[in-house]
Amino acid sequence: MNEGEGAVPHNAPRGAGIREVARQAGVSTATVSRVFNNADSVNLETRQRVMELAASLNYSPSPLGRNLVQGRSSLIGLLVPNLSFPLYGEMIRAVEDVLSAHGMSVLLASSHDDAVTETRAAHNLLRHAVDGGIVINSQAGSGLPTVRGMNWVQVAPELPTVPHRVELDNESGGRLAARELLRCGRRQLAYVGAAGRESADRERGFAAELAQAGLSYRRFMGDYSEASGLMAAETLLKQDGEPSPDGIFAAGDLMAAGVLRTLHLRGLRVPADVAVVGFDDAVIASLLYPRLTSIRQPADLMGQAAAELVLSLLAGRPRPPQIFAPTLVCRESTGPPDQHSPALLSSAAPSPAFSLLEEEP
Amino acid sequence: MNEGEGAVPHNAPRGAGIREVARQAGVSTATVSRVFNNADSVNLETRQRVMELAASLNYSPSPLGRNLVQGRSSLIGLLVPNLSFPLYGEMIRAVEDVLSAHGMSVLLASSHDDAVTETRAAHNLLRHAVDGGIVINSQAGSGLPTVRGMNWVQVAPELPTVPHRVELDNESGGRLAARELLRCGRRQLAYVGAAGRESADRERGFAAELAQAGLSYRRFMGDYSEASGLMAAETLLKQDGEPSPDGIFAAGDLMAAGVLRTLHLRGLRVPADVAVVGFDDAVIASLLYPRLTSIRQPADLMGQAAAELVLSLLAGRPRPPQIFAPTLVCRESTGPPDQHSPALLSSAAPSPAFSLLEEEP
DNA sequence: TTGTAGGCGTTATCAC
DNA sequence: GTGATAACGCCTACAA
Repeated sequence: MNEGEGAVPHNAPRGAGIREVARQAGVSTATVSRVFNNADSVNLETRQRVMELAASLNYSPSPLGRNLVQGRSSLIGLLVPNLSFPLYGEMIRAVEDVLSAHGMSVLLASSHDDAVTETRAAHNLLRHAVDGGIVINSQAGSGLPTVRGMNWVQVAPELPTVPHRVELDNESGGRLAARELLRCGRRQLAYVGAAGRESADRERGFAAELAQAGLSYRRFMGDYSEASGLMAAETLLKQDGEPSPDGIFAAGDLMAAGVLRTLHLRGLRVPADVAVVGFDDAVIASLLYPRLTSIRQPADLMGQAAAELVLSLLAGRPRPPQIFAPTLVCRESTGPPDQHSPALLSSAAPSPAFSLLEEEP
Repeated sequence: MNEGEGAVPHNAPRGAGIREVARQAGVSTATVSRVFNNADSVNLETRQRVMELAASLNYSPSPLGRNLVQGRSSLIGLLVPNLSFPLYGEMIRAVEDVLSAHGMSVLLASSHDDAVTETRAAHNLLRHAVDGGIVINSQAGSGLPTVRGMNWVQVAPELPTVPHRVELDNESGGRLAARELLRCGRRQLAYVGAAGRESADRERGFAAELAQAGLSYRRFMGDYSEASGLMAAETLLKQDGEPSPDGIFAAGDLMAAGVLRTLHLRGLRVPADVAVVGFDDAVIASLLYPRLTSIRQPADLMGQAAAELVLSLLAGRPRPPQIFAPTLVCRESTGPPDQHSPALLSSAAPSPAFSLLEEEP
């Protein structure tokens, strides 16, 4: 954090400024400025002369001076917990698309999933006089630093004190998962979740839908990692006295990947013996074997909405929080059970058979 | 691209400035400035008074004014082809880490794999007076726009006119892949590549190593997508008269995923019948089934190096291009062949058996 | 339509 | 150690 380091040589030759252009064009700096801003209010001839001269001098207005006098930077801060998490990548992409299409640029920062770092990063964004900010899954929630009416938009579940928000209806995602498993005729269900509000919401929907069908379910709490998914399936299959699950809903695709792997290793077929539903529909979902049925979180649309919301706020037009509905993306990991070999295998007797789920195209 | 939109209300009340602090503290603005910069050269007592006042007025120096007078912005532009490509995510993360640790911020832009968009994005970065820029796999190569000695660092294979560069030794990656397959006793090899310089380099290394062992190989050209990997394996297995391959090197993990899937569907076991090596070692590699052996591209180190290089340039200390060596990450998709059932199955007779590669922990 | 002049918030160069 | 003061590059009333 040794800012600057005295490293930057600020003796770099500055290019031609507005004054030089004005002088050579025989006009005032004001006129040059107008040419680049209110192009209308200036004589066509003068304007062309200025433009040509500017081009030949390779001049364009410095954003630094402009920022200073206007008090804004055309910069939007984007604060992300983890830059290498694929779902965030999709959001970042959508945010950048929308903002750059509106002449704004994205100042990127990462919180490394850490509240202290997040605060520091937020301050850093403010230092650069961002006109607004988007923060994904904030740790601080309403505690984000702010100045002179700074506009923060959050992509996160509801928090009482955060007015500007884009969120996913996690509960209805849980419902979709339950319905899909029920549709496939599964009755022995299990939920693989994790700590935190999102998983809780997903589970609530899942449970509600099952209750409506008069069913209960077993649960295992992991941490969104593949390893915890491995362990989850391991544990669920091992429980003596209980019937082995024939349908598993994992609150994240990575955990679902772990579940699938354990099932393979146990010799259970998917979906013949056990159906699996993931959550997020990240890129990996369709690469798993079998291709994973997942509840899609429309990260692109959410990023887009967040960007549009922040632009709205800048324009002084607040919008109500926007809630996105997840959708079911049906792939190979769900389907009808195999009637001839019900999922009652002992976990001690792995079968080498693995079902082929696709014929060649 | 309707810049600004007249949307931003620039009537926002500006916070207390350096003058107000100076006035209330009974000192000059110069002293206040010194307090925040050369903290040493100011009387301890005065300094404390200023600090307290600044705190109570919630004052901190405006980067805008500072930027203007110093002619730099503490911003580094980062231009990426595709923000949702996982490997780039790792690089972006590394770049942000290094730069933020040095008090610089990251201005992010995407080229959408398009040369025109890239140029526009690069200009946009220049508009914001970035002190330097990093561009990953540039389309334009040396054609990047530049002003007043702007420093661009490229993460890309060698291009004659790009002086500041971080790159991967793709050829040696190809060698590693070949060696691993040879080590596993494979003799019927195939290369699945794609258009472009990177694939060509990887293939060159692969071919060289095989030639040294007196072997030739077959090849298929895809496009880095999973679909093209599917088709590659399909094609390679179908070639009549030729022995079926027992070792496949795919120039990208996604293509390797496609290869694996086709092998599954054909009833071929991995690695018993066919060994597979991918490239990049992206996150998905270890999620595939079986877990994919891959040539690791150290995206984190490369991002870090690019960031450090741009900082060096800013400090007036150029560095020679840095070349990174890929490494072999050995997982389950390579190993000894199964002696009892050599890989000579007809592609028309898929077997339902799928080898279990892991015992439970 | 154009020019004049003041100021945005800061740092840097002098003196003292 | 501190204080005037002059930039930095630009925008924008206001006046012409």
